[in-house]
Amino acid sequence: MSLYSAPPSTRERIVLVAARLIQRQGYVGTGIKQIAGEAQATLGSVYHFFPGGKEAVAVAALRHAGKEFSWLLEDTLRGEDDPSAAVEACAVELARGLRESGWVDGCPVTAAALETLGTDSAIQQVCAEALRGWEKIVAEKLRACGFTDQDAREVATTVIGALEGAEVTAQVSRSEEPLRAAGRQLARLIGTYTQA
Amino acid sequence: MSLYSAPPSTRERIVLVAARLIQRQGYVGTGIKQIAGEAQATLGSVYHFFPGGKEAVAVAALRHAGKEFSWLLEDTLRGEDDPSAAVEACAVELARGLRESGWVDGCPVTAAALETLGTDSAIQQVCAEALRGWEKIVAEKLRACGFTDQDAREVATTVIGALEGAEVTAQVSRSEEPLRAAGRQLARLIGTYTQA
DNA sequence: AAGTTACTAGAACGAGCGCTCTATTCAGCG
DNA sequence: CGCTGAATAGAGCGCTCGTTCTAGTAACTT
Repeated sequence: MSLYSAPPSTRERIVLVAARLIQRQGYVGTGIKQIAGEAQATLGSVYHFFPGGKEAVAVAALRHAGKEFSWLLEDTLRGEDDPSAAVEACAVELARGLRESGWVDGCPVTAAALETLGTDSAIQQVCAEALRGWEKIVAEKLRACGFTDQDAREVATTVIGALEGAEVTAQVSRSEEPLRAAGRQLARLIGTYTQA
Repeated sequence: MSLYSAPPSTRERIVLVAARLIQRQGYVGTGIKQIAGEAQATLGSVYHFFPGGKEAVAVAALRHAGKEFSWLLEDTLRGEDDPSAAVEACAVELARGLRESGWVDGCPVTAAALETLGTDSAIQQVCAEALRGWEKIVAEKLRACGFTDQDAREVATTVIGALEGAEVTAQVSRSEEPLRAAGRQLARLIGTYTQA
């Protein structure tokens, strides 16, 4: 996280690798041994740093991924004054990242969240927290642009949901178009508030 | 499928159970033995009807689930003349189903699609087909309401994506609100086309 | 009635899972 | 130097996975 980044510690490597693998393969589809292998750590090290086992690793990984996405969101929203343009920029940014990863690196928490829905595991909670945080960031931006509290909240919920869904659609169809379309339409929707 | 429904055959039971389990637990998280058990079939029967193994079962199940959702979509859209009201009714309908299932029965293909993204398995293809089919249904409705071809397509893509994402958000937060909000905002968005 | 096909039934296999356990290495410190 | 605790290393446990295989049963054909 520091600009003058030291070589990541074993613990950090485990978290980073776990985040990427869960993002791509889901929670169930990712094995502890695979995480250890790709992080150049051994099984012993993983259980040393995360006595809680696989679930504890996943919680740390998802928390990290959630924060990372928050930063991306904040940076992109800060880059544009007009809220319509800002939200559309987010969609474009997501589309870029998706294409560059070969349509593999989508939303970091969706896959894990869906797999653990029935259970009331800690993973569920972390995913819910991440989603709430992202909504809050968008709502904050809208409020700063003159939206009422209620409008900001409802539109922010819609924006996060739409981006989430458009990203999945984009991944499945291997095309930027769903995200581009969502960006344009969300911009149009937000425009109906600012120009009214 | 018939109104005078005969007791479902073994093959039908396998497909129905597999569809529900994959919807709730994902592809990786659902075992062939679990499917056989809950469908009151034996392993031998499963492999008799689906020599292709687990993937073949999943393909059949996802195809069925995709069609079932298509019917729900068509019925709900047919129930309202105004396109805004029609799309909002879809969101309400999804919210109802979600709540009634204890926030467990979400989109039938999202989970499986996300898990198999890297691989170019047949499952991917079925999910992509389902999504395209749903978009087509929404686009058809919009075109029937006077939308141009291009507008209809772009808005339909956005609608399906937004509903998809809102459903995931609703599941994670165990609340109808994300879907309700998405429904209201999508209606507002569509209104900007019909009243222009 | 005999033969053939469609279906049911479940034991068994190798592989991989999450996790535990013991052994070893290594840095810091009195 | 010897002690100590953190970190590394990986063999092995019990279990479940998807799949295969061999039998047994039911139903239709001729």
